[in-house]
Amino acid sequence: MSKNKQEDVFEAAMQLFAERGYDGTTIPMIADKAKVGAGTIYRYFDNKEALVNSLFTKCVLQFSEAIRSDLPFHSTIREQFTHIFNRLFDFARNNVEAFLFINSHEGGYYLDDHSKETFNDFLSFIIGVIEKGQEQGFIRSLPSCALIATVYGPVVMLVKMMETGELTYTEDLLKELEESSWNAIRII
Amino acid sequence: MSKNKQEDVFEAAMQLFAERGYDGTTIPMIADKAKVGAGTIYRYFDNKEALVNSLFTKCVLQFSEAIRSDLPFHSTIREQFTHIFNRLFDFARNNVEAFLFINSHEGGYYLDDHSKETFNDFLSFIIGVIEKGQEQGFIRSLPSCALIATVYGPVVMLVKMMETGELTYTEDLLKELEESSWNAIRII
Amino acid sequence: MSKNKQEDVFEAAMQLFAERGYDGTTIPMIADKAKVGAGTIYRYFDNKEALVNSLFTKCVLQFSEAIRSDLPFHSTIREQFTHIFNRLFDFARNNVEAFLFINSHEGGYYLDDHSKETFNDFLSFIIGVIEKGQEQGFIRSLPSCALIATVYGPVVMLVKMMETGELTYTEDLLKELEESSWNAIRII
Amino acid sequence: MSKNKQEDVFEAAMQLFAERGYDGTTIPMIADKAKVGAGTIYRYFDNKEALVNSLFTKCVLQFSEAIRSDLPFHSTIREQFTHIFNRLFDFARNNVEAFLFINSHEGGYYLDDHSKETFNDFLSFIIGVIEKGQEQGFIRSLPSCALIATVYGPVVMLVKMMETGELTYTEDLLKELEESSWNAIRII
DNA sequence: TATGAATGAGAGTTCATTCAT
DNA sequence: AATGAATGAACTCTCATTCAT
Repeated sequence: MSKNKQEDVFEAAMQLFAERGYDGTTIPMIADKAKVGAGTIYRYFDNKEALVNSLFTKCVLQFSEAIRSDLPFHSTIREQFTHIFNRLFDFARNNVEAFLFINSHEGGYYLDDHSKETFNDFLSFIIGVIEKGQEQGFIRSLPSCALIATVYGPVVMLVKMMETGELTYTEDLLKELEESSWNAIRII
Repeated sequence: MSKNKQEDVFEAAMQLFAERGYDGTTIPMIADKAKVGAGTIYRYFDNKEALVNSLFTKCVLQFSEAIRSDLPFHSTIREQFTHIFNRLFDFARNNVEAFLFINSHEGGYYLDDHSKETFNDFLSFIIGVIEKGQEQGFIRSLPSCALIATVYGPVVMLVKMMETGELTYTEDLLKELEESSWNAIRII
Repeated sequence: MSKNKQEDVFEAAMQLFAERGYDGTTIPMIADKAKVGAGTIYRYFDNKEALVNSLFTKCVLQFSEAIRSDLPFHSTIREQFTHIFNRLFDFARNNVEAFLFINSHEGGYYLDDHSKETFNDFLSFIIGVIEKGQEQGFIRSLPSCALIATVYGPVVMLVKMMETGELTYTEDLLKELEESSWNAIRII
Repeated sequence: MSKNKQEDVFEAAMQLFAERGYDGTTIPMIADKAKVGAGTIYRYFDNKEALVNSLFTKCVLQFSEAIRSDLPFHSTIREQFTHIFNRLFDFARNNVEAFLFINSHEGGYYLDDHSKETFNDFLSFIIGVIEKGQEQGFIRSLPSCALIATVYGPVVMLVKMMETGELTYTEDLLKELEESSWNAIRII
């Protein structure tokens, strides 16, 4: 019984959207899970689409914040990569549903411009780091979105696998994966 | 006016499912796109769920066939990797919708046992190749599903990017990506 | 594999209508049972409604014929009653489906004027016999339709019971029932 | 604008089912007649089948209650018969739709076990009375279901006739019919 | 003549949304 | 502010009917 019903709705919606997708999730499902009346959801959100968008933006912002904070701007690219990679996993593991929700809903036809922009803002930051690395001659001269795909693509799949139990997280595994990812994008 | 209406339905359903997801796609949408009556779909499929499953299985089988055929069993692991990686991209580029459909629907709550099994059969083949590479000492000793994620995760994202126009395919790009992927999993 | 498809359709329709009612029976059900194509039914009948009406009329005519033939006009009323009562049961037992079909569809909103008329013609005959009996002072002076209900109502229920196995037919039972029915309408 | 929408739905459904049968009655028809939205029906009943069953059980229980209450257990069988016969007609005339609904839907393929049981419970009571009469030597030694058919069969038809206007109810008519029915089952 | 694939209107049902309480 | 009963548009699916073969 949380004090904040909006937060309960966000939490319930996020879990259901992550598991069943936007269209596979109904307002009654969300209301039940959040333990609020279906009508209550409409006090906080204009409609279902406003809810996903609001939730998406919120999640992306949290995600972005988690990745960007404390980035050691003056360290080497390699150290920055390690930082970001670890943050990525930290966030994904501590916020599995948010992470999966973001990735399964990014590109959805129901996302509005603000949602897309928020997501792109986040990407821009990552791209900035990558391009600095390329300028310094450490990172392969691939299009930056290709580099993002190279690093981020595996993370999405790996987190899903950890969620289903196919893969078990250990610190050693993380270290291996980080090295593997770095090898993928660095100039050898 | 194609001769095979079932094929028309498959094609329309695949495109719509890939774009809007299972629950976001309605039977009338599929019927319209396939230029058949809504009732006609039910001559070929028991219900919407049977349709996704049938389509999913068909796509996975085509995909599997495309990846597995002509694998040079007696070549080096490196050559086998190149072969599979190229086949992956060939298939994904020539069958964008099928590829995206498979990846966005794998794991869906509406998939039946047969669909899951068909998908797992395909994964088993890939895992076999990977493990052979590990035994020979060429590939990192990560869990095989982690290695799949490392190689396959980027491909999914890259193909999406090519589809949206964020990224343009060239043969050079493919070569770079293949090298990058290989670096990610090989022992350096 | 009968020679006459129309007859097959009639037979199948009668059984299904008797069991599931007009609206609970579909054309495909009838076609399947009659072992003909669904389209074939439309060679013989304009539409489903024409089929019930045609079937209803046919059944009522057969029924009527069975009851009316060989009526001993010059015997006593009592003997005429016995004759009719036995014929009623003979028909109902030899044509269970037809008998139940008639009784469950009489009054149906889909029956046209011709069907209703055919049924009323039959009733008129029975009423004629009854009124002669009343004139002769053997039968209670109730409205004739009430007398029909008194005799016919039980027969409908009894035949249903025999069909479900709740009641077993014997000649003795028939004799008892006949006497019972006669007692109900005669002047005591 | 009745207060109880469930009751409105029951009433509308009963009338329509009685007139057009289960399969001939659509949910929109019921909703229109009950002056509720089609969706509202599903707040009260899981589906159409649950609605008929619920309605059937309710009607049978009311019917049963009406017939059984105040039965003069210690009167003669003859008096008990009069009581029941009058109650039967009272109920049928005051609840024409309920009475016709029960009789036209008893035996329907859509009735569930609970509905059947409720109906059989009612029959058991009637059978009990009959058998007591037989033991006392007043009632013919016919199978009890045959006796029920003998008395009940006419009532069903008579009520239908009164509904269509073919027959007009009077107290005298009722007395005549009661005597007629008693003659049918008593030992003469 | 006979068929059954094809159709779309309309069935049963769900669900986003509203609104009286 | 919070609810959930009520709604009807839109969904999935069925079926009477047509028509090319």
